[in-house]
Amino acid sequence: VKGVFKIYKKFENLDEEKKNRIINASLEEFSRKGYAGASTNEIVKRAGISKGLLFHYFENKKYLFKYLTDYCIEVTMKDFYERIDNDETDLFEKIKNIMVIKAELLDKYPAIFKFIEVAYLDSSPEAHEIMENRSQEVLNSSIARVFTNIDTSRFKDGFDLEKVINLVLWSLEGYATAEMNKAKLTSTDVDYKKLFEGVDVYINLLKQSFYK
Amino acid sequence: VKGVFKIYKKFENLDEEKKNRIINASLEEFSRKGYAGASTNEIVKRAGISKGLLFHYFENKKYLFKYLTDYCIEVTMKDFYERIDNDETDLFEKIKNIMVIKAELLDKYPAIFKFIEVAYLDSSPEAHEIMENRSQEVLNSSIARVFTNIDTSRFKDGFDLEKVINLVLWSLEGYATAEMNKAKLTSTDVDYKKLFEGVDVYINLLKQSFYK
Amino acid sequence: VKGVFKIYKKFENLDEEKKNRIINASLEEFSRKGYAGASTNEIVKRAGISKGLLFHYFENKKYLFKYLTDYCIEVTMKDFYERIDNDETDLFEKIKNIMVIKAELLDKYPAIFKFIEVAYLDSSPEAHEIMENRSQEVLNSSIARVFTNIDTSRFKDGFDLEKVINLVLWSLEGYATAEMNKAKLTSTDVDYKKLFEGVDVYINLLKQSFYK
Amino acid sequence: VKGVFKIYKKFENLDEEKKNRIINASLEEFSRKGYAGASTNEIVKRAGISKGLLFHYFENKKYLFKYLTDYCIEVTMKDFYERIDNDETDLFEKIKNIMVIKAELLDKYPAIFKFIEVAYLDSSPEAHEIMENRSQEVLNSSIARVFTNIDTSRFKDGFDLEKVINLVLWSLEGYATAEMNKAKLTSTDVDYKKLFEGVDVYINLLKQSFYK
DNA sequence: AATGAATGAGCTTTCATTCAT
DNA sequence: AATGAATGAAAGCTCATTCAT
Repeated sequence: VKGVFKIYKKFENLDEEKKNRIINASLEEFSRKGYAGASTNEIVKRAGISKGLLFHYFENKKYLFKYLTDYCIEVTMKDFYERIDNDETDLFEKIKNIMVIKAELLDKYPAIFKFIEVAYLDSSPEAHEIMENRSQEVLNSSIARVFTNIDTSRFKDGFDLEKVINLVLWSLEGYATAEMNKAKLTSTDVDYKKLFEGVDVYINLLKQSFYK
Repeated sequence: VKGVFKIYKKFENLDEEKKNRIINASLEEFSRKGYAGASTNEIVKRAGISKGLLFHYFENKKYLFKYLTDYCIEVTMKDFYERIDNDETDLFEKIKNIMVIKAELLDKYPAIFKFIEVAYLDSSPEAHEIMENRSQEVLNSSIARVFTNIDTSRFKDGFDLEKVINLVLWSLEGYATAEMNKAKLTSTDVDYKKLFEGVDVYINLLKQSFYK
Repeated sequence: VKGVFKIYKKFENLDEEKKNRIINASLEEFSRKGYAGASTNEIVKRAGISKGLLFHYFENKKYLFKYLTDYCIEVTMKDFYERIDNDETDLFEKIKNIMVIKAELLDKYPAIFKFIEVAYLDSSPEAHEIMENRSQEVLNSSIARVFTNIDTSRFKDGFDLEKVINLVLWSLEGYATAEMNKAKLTSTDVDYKKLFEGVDVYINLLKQSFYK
Repeated sequence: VKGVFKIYKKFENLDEEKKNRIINASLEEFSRKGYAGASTNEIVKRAGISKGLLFHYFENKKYLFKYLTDYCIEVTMKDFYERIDNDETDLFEKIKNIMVIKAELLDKYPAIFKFIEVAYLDSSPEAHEIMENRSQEVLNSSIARVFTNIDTSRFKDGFDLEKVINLVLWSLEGYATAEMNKAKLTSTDVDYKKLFEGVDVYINLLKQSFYK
């Protein structure tokens, strides 16, 4: 319990079980209906608490949303950085490492990931205001921290390395997104094994082009 | 005015000026607040029409949203296909052609593009139901229609061409998105000239790798 | 076309087919939803005419309701008096005669009867205002006209004849209502044959008591 | 407060004064305008409560109507059965007893009786659905419970007693209804003394016919 | 005569939030 | 801390009626 959460002291002091009931009920409702569509009535019903209590803890809907945002980023980021292999120097292995971690987190915290996605894309002014800086800040810091340590000697000479790395990143992100969309469309769960097999084909293509 | 719009006969027969007032007011309100947050009250106020009239035309909020979706896709698609250069056989030129068109359309119809984005990402059940099939249908048909005609003889032999094209597409999309985000963050208008200059660097990189 | 209908000149001059379409649509809607619940929108839709036209003919909802009331009473009353056997002098035969006619009319004009019932029982102020005097006026005149001519010599002496006739009337009305309710409850159509067979038992009981 | 009312717990726990204000305001509005015509706006205004509160208690208009129906039947039935003389074995005295009680109840709860009548006769689908079974169920149980205990030895032999009782019931009901209508027409309050004097004439007529 | 677009008051209902207990 | 009754603004939508054509 630190930093960002000071305003929510009352809530943070609750026993874990109740906290989780409230968090999960809120995540689900916001995820399903977006910021404006979400009903605090539904949340308290699902969480099994009284109307007044929710506002006792969070003051209003917007702050509840803000709390959830902070909470979700905190949880996922912490887990993410703990798992990342800082000694990996091969660009492609690093990216694969990240993809695997992302997939595992998505499996471990599906509700949280869904909420982050919804919150990030929500177009209500309140959600916008809250997400504005957070997302970019997080993204930037992470990319920077992650892509230090890359062994540049493996690349063919004469390339602008930053640009090559960008290309590789965009390509593999494109691959992941395309596969995710395919899964969404057929409403099947994402098959991570296949996902990683598929990515190797593209990685080989890219290696052929950019590695010595 | 055809096909999809038959259900909205009453509205389609209006004079352009009034139609546009209503469409613009609606697009803006939905874009700013999302489906659930948007207020039909606000829309009629901004459009300068009576409350009853909006429902006379569209029956309910959901159908209004559906109309706007259809309208926006219709307008942009039509314009898009009229501008596309069907004789272009070079993959990179084709993609650049598409990027230019997209940029021009974005400039010409900012409200429409904003709405499409918001509609596509909205998490309210009603918006989801409406967008479900539309988006994918559009996407698929367009990609198929656009990437016929590519001269494959220019590529180095031994590559799986479909995969190479995917890589190129994902890369350049990644570039465009990154630049857009940068612009959004600094709240400056997108400078298309710089955008296209920038892309050439990446195109050259890719050509070096995949062209003979 | 006479008397009561002068105000509705415009409507009365219509061709029968269209008039009937409008009347039937209106009767059905009012019957199903009552005065307040009935929707002029539904009526014009069902009648296949424009919104404006209905108000062109009837000025407003209340006057339409009034027209229908007048129309229904006119139609049924006329038919009723044409069929009644003025030469019948036996009280019980007369009442049976009336019951038969009522049953036939109910069969011939089910929509009209339903409307009269609904209109009579409706509790909205507008319906009340319209029905107030009409119903009682009709009832009184009819009873008076119908029960002239009765051969009083058949009754046992010493009875107050008016009171005996009342008793007989109330009894048989009670029987009819009870049977109707039974039919309504089991949702079967009224079986008139059985109805008239059943009434004879009661008539015999009453004859035993009051006839010489 | 039992059985039927469990769904309306929130409302039932109110202090009597407020409960009555809401019940009376509702009864009056529904009685005057019928189900469809009644305005929840009007009700809350008259009851002196906020708009939201009514729906907090009753969820929607239909359930409010249902509550009132249950409430009215409960109140009148309870009072009715408490007053009825179960030791009376003479048919005519029993009927007179019932008429007296009905008249007293009508005097004691005029609004409730008016509402029951209006609810029973209302032609809106919602009211129908609610009243459908209730009314018959009540009616049946009451008649059965009331007409046990009748001393049948007083009747002339050779009569079908069930039918005779029906005749008597229908007759006296007819009398009561006729007198009520007269009162309604002249808009005077019902004069119960006169009502009961009048009925004796008819009772004597019937006794002469059916008693030994 | 006939249309149906247009109105705006009114409808029932839901909402986030407050507050006495 | 915890409740849930209470609020009233705002929501989406329907209504009878008017009026230019």
